[in-house]
Amino acid sequence: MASKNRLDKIVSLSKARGFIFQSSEIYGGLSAVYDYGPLGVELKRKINKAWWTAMTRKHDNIVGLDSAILMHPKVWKASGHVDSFSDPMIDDKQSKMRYRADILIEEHISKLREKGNEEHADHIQSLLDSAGTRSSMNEDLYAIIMEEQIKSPDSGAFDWTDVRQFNLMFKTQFGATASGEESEVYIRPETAQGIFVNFTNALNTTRQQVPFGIAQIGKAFRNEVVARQFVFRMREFEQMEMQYFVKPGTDSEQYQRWKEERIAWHKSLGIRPSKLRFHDHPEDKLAHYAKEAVDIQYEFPIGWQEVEGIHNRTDFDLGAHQEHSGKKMEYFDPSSQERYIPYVVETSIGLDRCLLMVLCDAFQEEEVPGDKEGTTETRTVLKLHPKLAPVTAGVFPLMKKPELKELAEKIKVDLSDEFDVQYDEKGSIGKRYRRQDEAGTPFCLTVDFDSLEDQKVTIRDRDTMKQERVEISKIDPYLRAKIKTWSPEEGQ
RNA sequence: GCGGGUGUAACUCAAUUGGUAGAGUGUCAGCCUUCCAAGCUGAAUGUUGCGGGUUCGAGUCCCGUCGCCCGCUCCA
Repeated sequence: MASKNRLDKIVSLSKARGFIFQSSEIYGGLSAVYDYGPLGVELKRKINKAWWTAMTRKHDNIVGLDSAILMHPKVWKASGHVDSFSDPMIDDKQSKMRYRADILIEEHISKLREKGNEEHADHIQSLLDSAGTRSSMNEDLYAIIMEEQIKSPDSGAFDWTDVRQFNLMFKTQFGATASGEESEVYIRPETAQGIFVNFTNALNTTRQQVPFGIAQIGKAFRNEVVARQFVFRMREFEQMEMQYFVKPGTDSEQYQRWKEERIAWHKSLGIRPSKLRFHDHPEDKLAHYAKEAVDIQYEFPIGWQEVEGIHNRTDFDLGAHQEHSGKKMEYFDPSSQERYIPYVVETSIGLDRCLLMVLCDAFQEEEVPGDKEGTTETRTVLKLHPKLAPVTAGVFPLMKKPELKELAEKIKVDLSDEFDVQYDEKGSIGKRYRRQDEAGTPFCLTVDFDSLEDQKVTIRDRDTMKQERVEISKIDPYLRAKIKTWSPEEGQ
């Protein structure tokens, strides 16, 4: 209960301070779509940049890409999305429970086999297999359930709705005058395919040799049946993906290496290590393309949830595109004189989820000494890593006096080349500190009357609330050093 | 999509058995103030999610719709 409350508080703070708003709020909102406000966009950009830097700038063999959201419909046929990115569902009208129609039938078949009705089981299996073509699949599956009188596992009732298809890909019309199925295109449900279809382009233009990677950040869209829990599961979201092309046989080793490298990146964002863990996918739950898969999970207020997925995709994707497009997706290895389709190790992280993780990890309510002797009050503070904080430093005149304002504004302007700095003179000094605490601003610089004489300012630390006098000319290196050496407090 | 709950100011919440919407916080202006949400004065903000209906009268009752929460389901 306390943890649910905690997410609610984070949602409220996000709205009140301008991190995240619901989309189209004035019209009642659009389900599972969110907008980033003035602080949110800065935080998102900094996370985005941290990932891009870690991936491309720090790896000579990883190159960037920005592929289009709209792609040829055959891409999604080849990738398997058209066939398996949708599920036939059926509801038990009595218990209101929902089941996947194909799985109900499969369970029915295995029961038949247990009872020794092999022949009948084979027959149903072949019906199930041939139910394939998507247009009539729902009717076919429904017919099997009716024919076999398959009952609901929970209620035992035989009272079903129709079988309905829940396709998770958005569609749109391509071309102004176009109509009909021929002109339909999908809005990408993942960014990975944009990388695969550009594999040979990247290879031919960058002089890269296997192993090498292609990194991309971009929007993806999924028409989720249920999309809830704030920005954790959205219909429009942003992915940061890197596909690493390796020689077959080295894939497992590379997969292990990327596991370690990726979790280290999460820690570099200042996420407390105790809140991060790996979660391996059991073999029988693997996606159709994957040989090995692991999630990096974070302990959100709603429990342990996936933030990033690392997959050994084998040659499934390049192989499928080679088959469907008729274009060679092979790599010629100059040292071994071999020709092969590379295996792919994928790292795929949700930017929005990552941002939510950063917010959740930073959010704290502290009891601090209150106004009167012996009392306490609650301080809400986002202990964000300084390199991610939307505002790096606040600059305040201690009071609204012209000479203090002048110096404070000058310091603000000077620092703005290097840092995100915000000037504030409204309200008492304590109130300004607390405002910045809620925005996650790690440093507040205050100009007082002594500053005019000694050319020093007071720098107040967000986390410890301690103050230090620093020469104005040394603020820049002071902030740099602090940003570099910051680490989160465990506990809590 | 189904079932249950819910929707009042930017935020957190009030508003008797249906009787003309308020408080705190926040925001803004001014005064005061030499370092952690201080004080004083003043100000702005709502077609009570939206649309219908019942009624002399609806934030309160009914229907629809949208959003949110919980459960089911799903999660490449």
